Amino acid sequence: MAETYDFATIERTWQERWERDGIYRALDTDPRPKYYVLEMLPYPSGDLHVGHAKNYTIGDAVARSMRMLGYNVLHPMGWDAFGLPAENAAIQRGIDPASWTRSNIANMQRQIRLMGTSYDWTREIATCEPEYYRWNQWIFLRLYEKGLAYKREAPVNWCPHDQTVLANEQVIDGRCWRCNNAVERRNLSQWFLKITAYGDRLLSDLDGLDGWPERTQLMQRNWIGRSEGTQFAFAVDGADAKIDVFTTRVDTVYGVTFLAIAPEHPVVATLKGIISAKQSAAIDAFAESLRSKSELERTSLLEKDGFFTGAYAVNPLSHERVPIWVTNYVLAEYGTGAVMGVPAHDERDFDFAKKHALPIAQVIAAPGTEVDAPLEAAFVEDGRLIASGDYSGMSSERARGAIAERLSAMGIGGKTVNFRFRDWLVSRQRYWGTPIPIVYCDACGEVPVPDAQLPILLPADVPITGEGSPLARDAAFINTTCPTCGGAARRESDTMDTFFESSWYYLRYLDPKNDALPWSPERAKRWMNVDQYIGGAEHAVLHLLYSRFFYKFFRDMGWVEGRDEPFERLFHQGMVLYNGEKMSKSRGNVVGIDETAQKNGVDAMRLFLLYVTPPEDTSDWTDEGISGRVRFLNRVWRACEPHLEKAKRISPRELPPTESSDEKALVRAVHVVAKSAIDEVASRRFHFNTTIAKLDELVNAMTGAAQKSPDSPAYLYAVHALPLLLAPYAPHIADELWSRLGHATSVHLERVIEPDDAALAVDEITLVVQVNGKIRARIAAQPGIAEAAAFALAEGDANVQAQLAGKEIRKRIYVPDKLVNIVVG
RNA sequence: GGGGAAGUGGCGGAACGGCAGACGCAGCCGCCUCAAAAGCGGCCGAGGCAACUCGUGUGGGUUCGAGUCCCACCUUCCCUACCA
Repeated sequence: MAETYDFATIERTWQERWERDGIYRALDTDPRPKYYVLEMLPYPSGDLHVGHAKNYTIGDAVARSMRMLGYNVLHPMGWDAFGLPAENAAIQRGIDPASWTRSNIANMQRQIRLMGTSYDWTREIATCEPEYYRWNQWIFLRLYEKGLAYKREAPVNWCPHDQTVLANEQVIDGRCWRCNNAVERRNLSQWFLKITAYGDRLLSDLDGLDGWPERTQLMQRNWIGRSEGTQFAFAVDGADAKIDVFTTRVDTVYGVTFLAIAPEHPVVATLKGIISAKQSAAIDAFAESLRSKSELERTSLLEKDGFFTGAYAVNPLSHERVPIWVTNYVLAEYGTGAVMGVPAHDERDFDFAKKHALPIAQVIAAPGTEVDAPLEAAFVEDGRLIASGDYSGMSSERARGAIAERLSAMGIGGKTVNFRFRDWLVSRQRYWGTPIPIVYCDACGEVPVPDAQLPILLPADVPITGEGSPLARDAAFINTTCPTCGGAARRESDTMDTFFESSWYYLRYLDPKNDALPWSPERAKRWMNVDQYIGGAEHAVLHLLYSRFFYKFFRDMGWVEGRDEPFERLFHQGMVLYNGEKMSKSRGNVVGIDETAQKNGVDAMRLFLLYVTPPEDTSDWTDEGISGRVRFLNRVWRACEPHLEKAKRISPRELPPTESSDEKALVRAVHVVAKSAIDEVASRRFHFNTTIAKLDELVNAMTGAAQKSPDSPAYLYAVHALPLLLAPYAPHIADELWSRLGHATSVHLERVIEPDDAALAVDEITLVVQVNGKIRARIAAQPGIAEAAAFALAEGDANVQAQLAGKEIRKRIYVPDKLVNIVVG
């Protein structure tokens, strides 16, 4: 009787052996072609569930498959260890963020090992360790030197709950991405990274990212939001001031009937000098009514509103005087914060003009129409210019060029490009992050910390209350001496956005112990780019955009070579539900790794996660579903275990002799799996669900054969081949069987079974016979049957003859080894 | 308002433009058993006694042939939302 499959012991044993033997180490000197597969760096939140397991299982199946295909696979793991939850634990439970984080890392590392993943742990990193964040500071200083890191006052997103500023990318529907509270606008002096300087490259290089999901490329495109237009100045009547506007429709410039500016626009201060005190006060009140509102409330005010300043601007081309309005629909941070109001040709301006009874001047006519009646709605299409001075009669397209040239000649503007995205706000008023390496000196001003003084260590034992910036209150940290003059100085108390760390960690894995540089260029040349990146679609903009920006900067600095995109191919895994519901602690429906490993075994868990849906789809964890995979592994065990001794004599590398069609089918089933496994990684489709379905078919065939001819070479061949086929998906049982088959080294160091055409060939095909596209017969035939013979066979069939009777054959379609279609009239 | 993706049995899903529903889950029947569990074998889209007919959200189109390609619509999900 077959010994039962003791997954608990087997899984533990093999995990220990893999660790001991270091079989997943990626050596820098290995001559084989490299393959860098990476899963997004996890945040060490504490406990893993099967949703996390899906991500790592996909990556691990890819890593193991590529290893068995002969690649030198780099598959590292580490921890995105700075961030708010650690501080929240400190606030709520008085735990030191560092110890909280490190104990979470220890637990998650144990759980990730428990999943049987093939990581090279010698390259592990944690971003909260000084050996890592020192290089954050170093990279920040290089950005600073290039003018790509700068501090300025700007209206920024402020989360009142987390007591910190947020990047635009971290504001989701007007709410904080972390705590979901409504975000406010505040004018604060903050550190920014000049990501907009890379706008054009970030946009155009998306074209080359063929291995990225279309959707993600599109989201980045939309987020970057490049638009070409014209920027030019309106003079303020009666004051020495001008107001720059940006427009994509400079062809409508003769239709300007007002100027709309954001309440925060700096020109407001100047205007106050030429308008009455009463109006000034009213503008302030209006601006204040907006400022006190959260971003969420403000953007949900669909009604356009505004306030006439009492001042006028002069249209540089028509010389008309137009009123200047402060409005709620012009964004201070986009373009110039001022818009030329053309109600006839812009929907928003039209709404605004209607509400405030401003004139509507039509200057574009639809081709072939005359203008008579007043517009019912804004006409936003291109057309022919009317009432536009010298430009009347021109097409919109031509006029845009001509007018831009004119403005340029006048020295007041010209063509320009605007991006929708803004510079990346990277400073945070929080404790648990990388200190920004800047010192403020009364004599020397803003002074970058010299490299030799890095790292600026994050002090321990800082009280964390949730009120204000903890570092700002820590005198021992703040007070320092100026690196330039040696006088008393203060340190920057802000820390970096944690996305800073995660924008370059994939390079640190290449050279994790380097204490002279964040990584050596030779290592980068050896391993970059990341061949396959795997992670959630929620990072489609944030992390992936920042990483692309950093990598382009690194490329410009000469620290990396080749293509200036870090991630060659990208795969987003789908999430995991439990019985159709999202897993969450509050619902109490989280399926944990530890309990699953104990109850079902991790091989079963891995198989289920890969099998239940294609990996990019949402999958539903069910107790019945996982039982199915447990059953499968038991079937594998029963099919192999009693026959291992005999199977030792049969090489899995040589096709066995076959005596019956069943035996031939069994050998074929082996090669069907082998082919599917290779196809799924070669195509980067990673639909291992189809490969595992074919494994099921193989094991079903073996179960049948075990009853009839368990001693046949074909059967024993299947027994010996099965561990090689299972290895990427169920690595423990695979190695156990492999070792019991008499092998001294791990199955994971073996090559795949190359699919063999002879083994894949079938003895007989089913020829499908269609008449006018409808199936009328299925006839068994020889593979490779000649066209004429196929039709002879088809037309000899009684059923087919009945369909053909009395009709003329018009056309014969032949699909070799598959189908004939006889078209009759 | 704008953009994108997807609709296949009771369920998850298979299917280079060529036999729709592989494989699994659930269910049903049988064998084994004193019995149950496990295991093993079989059935499992709809209608029809049958030959056969119908069937991949709806309606068109391309094609010898469409779940697959094109157009329109419906539904669902996702992203984005005054970006001048």
